[in-house]
Amino acid sequence: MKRAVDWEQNTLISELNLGKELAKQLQNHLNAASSLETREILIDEILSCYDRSLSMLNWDALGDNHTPYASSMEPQYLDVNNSPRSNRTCKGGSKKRKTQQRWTERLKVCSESDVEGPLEDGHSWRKYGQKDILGSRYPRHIMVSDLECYNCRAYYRCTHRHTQGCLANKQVQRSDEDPNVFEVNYKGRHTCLPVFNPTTPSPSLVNKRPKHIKVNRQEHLQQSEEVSEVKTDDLDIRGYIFPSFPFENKDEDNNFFGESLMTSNFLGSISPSFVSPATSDSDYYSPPRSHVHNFGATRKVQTSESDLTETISAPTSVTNSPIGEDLNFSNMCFDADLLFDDLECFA
DNA sequence: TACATTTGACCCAG
DNA sequence: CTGGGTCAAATGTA
Repeated sequence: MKRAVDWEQNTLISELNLGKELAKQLQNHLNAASSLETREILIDEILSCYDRSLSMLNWDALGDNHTPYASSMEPQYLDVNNSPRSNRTCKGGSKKRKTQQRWTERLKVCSESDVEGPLEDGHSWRKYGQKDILGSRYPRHIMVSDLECYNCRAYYRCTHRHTQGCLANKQVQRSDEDPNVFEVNYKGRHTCLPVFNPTTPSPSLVNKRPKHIKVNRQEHLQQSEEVSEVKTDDLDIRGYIFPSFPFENKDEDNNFFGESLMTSNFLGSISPSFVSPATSDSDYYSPPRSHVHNFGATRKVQTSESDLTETISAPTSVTNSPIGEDLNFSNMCFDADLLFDDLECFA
């Protein structure tokens, strides 16, 4: 526990340091012939830093002994003297589950072939479990169309859970009302950095547009057990995390989301703070570990509906901003037009 | 060999 | 007691 507290303290310090660093940058840009946009971006970032820091403090003020990320940061079941199972109660148990940010996406699959491939969302997921859904209208091993579509719930967690402490989880299951609809339940935002480079996307992601899939996005954010639905229709898609199908057939040629979408999603998933102001060879700046975690922490301390809304739209506001050359974002090959082409199918 | 997936078992909340 | 969520050993894959 102490480790978690120390870690949180370090996180807070790092966040404040980041804000300080950004303020310095802003100071430099006040004198230089930099664009107004650049300054605005820096200001936004600074404000975000303070918001995140305050959020962390607020979390503490709530009196929850468990930081939202503490459980994952402690390598699971650290105490080798105790039974791992018996150790579980005091860790990521239900308390944390209740406080973790959750939202649901519904993906409509139009044809049988639609499910023949993973919907990449820019993050790598690792499946860690699968359960049959009891009382389901489409139980396991029942044929739906020509596909064997079990109605089971698949559990995924971020591949970088252990390496980067990323707490993102998702569950995917076929909708009971419509077998062509997949419900993807997300828990927690990604705090990890995707490993691929958007300018040279992974081969599996190239030229793979969502040609025949229609995605109905009905997102529901949940905090605790409250059903605090938030209208997110107007939100920029860049803040979302696209789900991937768990249901078999990992044919790489059937990747529905195109490069631009991946790029956009990636941009929405990381803090711009992570992008070096002086990138040259690489488009990305590998942040200190603390920065990675900092960012993640901010996504899990929302306490109100408005906060949740902000959580989703926050990356939007950042990535929507015209990126000044001073920050060297221009080589990130972000094509807004392409993006919205891709998004037409979500309408 | 490293990493991902499968799957039965386990734990906990309701 | 039951179902949901997770673990972890076994297995598969590149």
